[in-house]
Amino acid sequence: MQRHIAIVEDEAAIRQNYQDALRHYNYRVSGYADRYSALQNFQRQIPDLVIIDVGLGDEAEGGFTLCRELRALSRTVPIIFLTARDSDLDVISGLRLGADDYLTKDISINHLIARVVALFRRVEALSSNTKEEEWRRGHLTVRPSRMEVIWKEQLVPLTVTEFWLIHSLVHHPGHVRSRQQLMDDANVLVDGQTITSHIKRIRRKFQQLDKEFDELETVYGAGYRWRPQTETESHAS
Amino acid sequence: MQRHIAIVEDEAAIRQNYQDALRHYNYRVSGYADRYSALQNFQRQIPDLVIIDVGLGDEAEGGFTLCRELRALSRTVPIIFLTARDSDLDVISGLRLGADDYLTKDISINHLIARVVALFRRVEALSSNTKEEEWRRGHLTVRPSRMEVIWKEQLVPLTVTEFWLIHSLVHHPGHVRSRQQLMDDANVLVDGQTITSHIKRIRRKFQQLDKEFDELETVYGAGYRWRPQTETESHAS
DNA sequence: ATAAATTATGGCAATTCGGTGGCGACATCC
DNA sequence: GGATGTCGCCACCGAATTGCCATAATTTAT
Repeated sequence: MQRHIAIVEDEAAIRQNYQDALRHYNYRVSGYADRYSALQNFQRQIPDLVIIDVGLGDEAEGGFTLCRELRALSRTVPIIFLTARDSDLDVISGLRLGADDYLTKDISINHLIARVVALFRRVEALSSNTKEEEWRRGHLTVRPSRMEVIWKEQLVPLTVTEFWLIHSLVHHPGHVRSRQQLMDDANVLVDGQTITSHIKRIRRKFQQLDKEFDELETVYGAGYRWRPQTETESHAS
Repeated sequence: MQRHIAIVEDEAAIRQNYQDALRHYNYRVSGYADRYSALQNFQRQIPDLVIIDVGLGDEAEGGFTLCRELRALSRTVPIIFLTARDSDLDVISGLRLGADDYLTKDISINHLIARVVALFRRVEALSSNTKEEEWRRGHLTVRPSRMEVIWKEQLVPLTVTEFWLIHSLVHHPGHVRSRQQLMDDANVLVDGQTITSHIKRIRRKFQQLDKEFDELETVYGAGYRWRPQTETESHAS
């Protein structure tokens, strides 16, 4: 199913840039230069995701207004805010407008794509969590719909954020996930150090169950990786 | 069994949008642009669910008329009303047209699907009157057709809303249900705190019968889960 | 080998989240 | 009309979680 993304951004160059990039990833994209035309179209149809530039239009913070108007139309549609300056982030998150993510414009296109993909994956994961699914990777079992992680027959007592991090790592076994990717997947907006803290706590919980635990590898300078377990286990080790 | 849903909505774009979405979830969908063609077809065959736009046609509230006409044909077919404005909701619910749900058009497609699925589940639970069906999960027995819940041989005196919440939880044993999902399943439109209140009351009622009751688990930051008895076996090493 | 960069660790404080009791609105039943 | 039951929500509190800091340890570069 093709998803529909709306971008509300008055600078034509930037808007076009984002549109092209997202279309390239097979999203259906509508661009709007001002909040009036955007809102008009939203009233007909709510997109699957709305990306809003905070510094919209002449008004100081037209993006906020649009956000409120949009929220009146749909309480659930995911919203991503774009801001020119990093310093705006505090202000924005303080407003509790119910946006799902906040990005500064200086990030790369690839970054934006990553966030969008991650956001849709979360939405998908939540909406389809009725189906019983189970991933096995060696001694590890992940049950998404139950939010359970099992290591060698034992339930690992993870918190929600920890669960999403494991989820992300195990979903790409053997691949390095950067701190940024992990934050995207877990939908947390924090600095890299905090990811380190989470990894530490996750490791501790696994090691409390199993002293030998070492599947969660650090890749110096890059991120973390769930070590692919050789499927052909030797009989005796 | 594939269910048949009819959508009566004069705006082609919206109608098409909903049709596509519902078909994607494997429902058979018929779309009608006006109440005359809809009614004509209903006389031949009653669908399993009818979704009606209130602001139908030229008449101020053509949807209501259609609803009455449809009710004359079938007193039981579930009906979902769509309204453009949130403020209409009060008016509608005051009319007591016997519709089963009222949604504003701004909700996301995923939300609509969730409501439809939940509605069919409720209908299914109650229409199995003749079957005298019941589910057993450990010490719990649910009799959907009687809206009864039995814990260790004793009837738990639940209210209707409480019953549907238990129904939702027990229907997905071991799975985490978010507050939003619980609201959809119980067909209530409230804020998350209220779900917490219901859970409290449900727990109190169970605990009045059984001090040890602890099958209704909180998943911090995510929702609630009915802990299946069989899975709490010894994983001890 | 030394310096620089990156990550690990322990701990703390702030924040978020859920539990609880209670209140008022509303409907129903007598 | 009064009694009763249900329901949504609020305010408060305690507890779980989380972000981040200072410092130690490790890895990489020079």
